[in-house]
Amino acid sequence: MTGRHEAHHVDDPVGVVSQALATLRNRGERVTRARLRLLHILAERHDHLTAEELASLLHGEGIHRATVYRTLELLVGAGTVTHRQLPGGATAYHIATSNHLHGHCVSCGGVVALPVDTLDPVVERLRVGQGFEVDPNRSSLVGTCRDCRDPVGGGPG
Amino acid sequence: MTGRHEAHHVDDPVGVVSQALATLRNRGERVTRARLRLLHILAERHDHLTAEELASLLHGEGIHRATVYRTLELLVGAGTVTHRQLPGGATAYHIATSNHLHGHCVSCGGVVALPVDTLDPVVERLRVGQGFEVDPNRSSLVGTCRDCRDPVGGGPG
DNA sequence: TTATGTGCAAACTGTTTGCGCGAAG
DNA sequence: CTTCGCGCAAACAGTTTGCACATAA
Repeated sequence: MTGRHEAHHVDDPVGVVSQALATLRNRGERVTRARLRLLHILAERHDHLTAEELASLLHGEGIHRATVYRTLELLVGAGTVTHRQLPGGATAYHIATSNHLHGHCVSCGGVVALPVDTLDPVVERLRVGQGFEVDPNRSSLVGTCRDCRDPVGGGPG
Repeated sequence: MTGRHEAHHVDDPVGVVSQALATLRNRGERVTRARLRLLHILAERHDHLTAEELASLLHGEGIHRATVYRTLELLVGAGTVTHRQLPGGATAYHIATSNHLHGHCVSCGGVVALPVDTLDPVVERLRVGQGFEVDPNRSSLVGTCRDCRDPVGGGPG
């Protein structure tokens, strides 16, 4: 087994992008090179990419920082992309496909995917107990990831 | 039941501050007016206050922005204060007393206190299943609070 | 063609830093 | 007295915005 970080399996990049494009069309938005590229990158790399990371990736393709920010905002508004604040002040974005929960490692700063159903019992409990309706998709659990807890990598064998 | 938003009961502001001061002394840090004031404010107001809010509160007392940021950083380092990123990019701080979990309401933007043991089952499950050690104190659940789900406040009224 | 998106540069918010004086120890 | 913390102002990172030109529809 590959074990470690196999986490993010992308459901279907092409389908995801098409879906997103349909949404844009639906909202009367134009399909431009910048939007296409951004969507492709986000659909293929399931990690959390910061706006600045995306900007510098796209800079080489002649797409301007400001455009990246504006497009990201647009995509978030369209619901095809989600965002969250990273410790440090930057904003990270990822495609709004496959529901999963995120874990932020305080040690390495990384983001790991956690099973989306992890919070299910909590969701119910908080809804009935506190009247608070949790949205796992937007929530983050903060802690220490496996690699940082066990740097050597494998314990038994 | 008094119900609604009694949430944050402060454990003991004076004790909390004394404790924090002891920690500072212990670390060879000096006790200054800025640190004292910051600690007092954070101990008494259990909400999340942003650095800028704290800065403007203390500005009237002749304490400079930069000092607030530096002091906050120091207190976080000493473990007497915790921080988290707010949607929008700012950082919110609160005293590191009474463990509780936070819920961010996407509707009103507020922060509500949730029972700290809410995540207990999740913590265990993630530790054994994913190797991820969750720290509820630093984690946030995002969703919709009671008041925003039920604005009128009481159904048959 | 027409309306919208983009590049550019400058404004802005939130945060950090070098420097010299003042205060805690 | 000595060392550390503070005020100040300027630097910084990340993000937003007004304007004129390019481009999708």
